[in-house]
Amino acid sequence: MDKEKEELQHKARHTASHVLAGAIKSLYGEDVKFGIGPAIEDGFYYDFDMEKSLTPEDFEKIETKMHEIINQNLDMTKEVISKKQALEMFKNQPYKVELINDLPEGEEISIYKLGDVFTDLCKGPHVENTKMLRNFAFKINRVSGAYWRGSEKNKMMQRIYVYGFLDKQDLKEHLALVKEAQERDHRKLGKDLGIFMFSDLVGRGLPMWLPNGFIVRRALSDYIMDKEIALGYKHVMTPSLATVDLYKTSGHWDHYHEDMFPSMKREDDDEEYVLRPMNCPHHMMIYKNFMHSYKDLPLRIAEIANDFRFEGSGSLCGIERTRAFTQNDSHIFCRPDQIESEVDNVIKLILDVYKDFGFEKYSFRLSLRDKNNAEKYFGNDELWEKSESALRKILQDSGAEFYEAKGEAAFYGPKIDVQVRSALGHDVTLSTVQLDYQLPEKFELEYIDENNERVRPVVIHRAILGSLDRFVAFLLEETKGVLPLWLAPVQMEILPISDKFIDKCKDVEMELKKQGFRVELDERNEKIGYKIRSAISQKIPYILVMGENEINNGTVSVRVRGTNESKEMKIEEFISFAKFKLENRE
RNA sequence: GCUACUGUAGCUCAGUUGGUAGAGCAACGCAUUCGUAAUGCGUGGGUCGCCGGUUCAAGUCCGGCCAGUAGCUCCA
Repeated sequence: MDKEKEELQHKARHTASHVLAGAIKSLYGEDVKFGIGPAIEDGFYYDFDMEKSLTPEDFEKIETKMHEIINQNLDMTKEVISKKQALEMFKNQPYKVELINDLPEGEEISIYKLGDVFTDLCKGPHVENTKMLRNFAFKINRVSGAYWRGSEKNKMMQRIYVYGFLDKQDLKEHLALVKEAQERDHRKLGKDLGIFMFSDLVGRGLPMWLPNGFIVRRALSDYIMDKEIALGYKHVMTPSLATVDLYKTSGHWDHYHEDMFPSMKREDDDEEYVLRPMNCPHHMMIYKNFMHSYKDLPLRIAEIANDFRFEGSGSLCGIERTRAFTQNDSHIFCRPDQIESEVDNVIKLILDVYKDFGFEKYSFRLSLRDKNNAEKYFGNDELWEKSESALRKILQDSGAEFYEAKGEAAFYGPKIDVQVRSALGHDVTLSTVQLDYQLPEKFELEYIDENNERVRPVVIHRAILGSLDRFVAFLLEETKGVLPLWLAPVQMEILPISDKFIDKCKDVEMELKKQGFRVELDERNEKIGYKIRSAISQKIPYILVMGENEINNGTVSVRVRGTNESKEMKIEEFISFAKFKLENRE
């Protein structure tokens, strides 16, 4: 879309949000309190504070009213007024009054009048007349709660989200896109493919991995551990539990307490324990267990580790966001002069891994602290400045495109996060690299430098697959459940034409198993078309049909996933074909 | 955690104004022995999320809890 059209669309959406507010005002009366109503990526929203709870049944009525307003060809007229006038004009609108009072002194206060239907405090811009919205295509998407000014301390208002596009075709395409995204929701695919399940009795947010899911997880952890070993990482294994004192030492107890499961203590014991929310403190202790020379650094400690976080009940989402998850974690202990090359190596590893999986849509985010919220972080300004600019420089030098986000840093240091978008449109972190001068201080980590002096190392926290759980969620959505051969829970399934051939099929099954393939035999007494259909719905890479011909010829008829023709191959030929595909991670 | 909505068989869902549950698919059994996206017939399976209330009678109405969904807040 060209820039001009984009600007026009933005204006149209913004104006349409005023039309929505006007519709709500005329339908639900004068006592509605209005919040804000900006244009967003796929349309616009408006926040209302009103008695009645809006439900989808009200949408049609609201849309009809909006069309009525648009069809009146109303002018959008801008007026500049004084603060005093503004306060008088919006005296019955507490949210507007708050906004007016927060405007910096001297700033121009403008209002927009939508005919005499609705007048709003707004800095624009808008289309000049609702005539220009005649072809504007919109559809109310949903209504949900949203805190006034995004703070949970404030009242929750009702937010109406509307899809809005300049023409009908764009809206239609967008709706199709939304529908398609719902189809590849990992929760649906995970259920259909037998990857994971939840149980109320086990507890919310606690995923249980089914046999198919376990295969995927194991393949992924083998994959990443092999890469790490080749890059000089050392794997360790530490308990999912530790004393509260460990987290008091690390500072997590002060800064992260709210997100942890409550601690536990026995009557007959002095120690208080917690489930760990992260692995850093354990790895710090491993580092501390030995004396280190500058020559031994960097030391890269890695672990496939289970962590537990008490995520808000409303933020849980399948295996994208859970309360028990497995991190592909590592802590790199290095000298200050090694930071750049170590972080750079991590970024290279991330790019390498994403390439292996064919991920293309992701973005690097430089996550910085929010200086206005200093109590959320610890450590001094100087160190923060130093580490933030160090990460920025590394990103710039790497040539990767990135954006900066204030307030996204960890409490102990800035991060480089790799953000992806889930099928549902959630912006989530897949990989992360974090620079940390604080934990070495807290744990008094040391190494001996070339002058025989004790010096603090720097710690780089990093996760490549992030959490295996979230990674699988993203992988399922990206692949639509069509997992590559090396990850497919069932790589091939043998379908006998009739059960006369089952014994022969079992021999072939044994042979393929012996070769290390994950193969299954469909022994059900069904017609071949039925079994094919069933194997396709399970997204099995190779369907091997065996009947009289194949048995006589020592062959299998191979039907490759995604195609609808089959090819007869000698069994040995198929084995080397499949092995080749496996080696190439196809 | 907050606001709203939802909760019926393994899955997808139907169940009129309250009268004590139904379909398709799946599973299982029998028949069929079949050549690349659904063979036929039959069987089993549900304290309608849980607890309480109203009523002669509750899947249906009311209340509370639990869980799910969407968004907000928070975040790997």
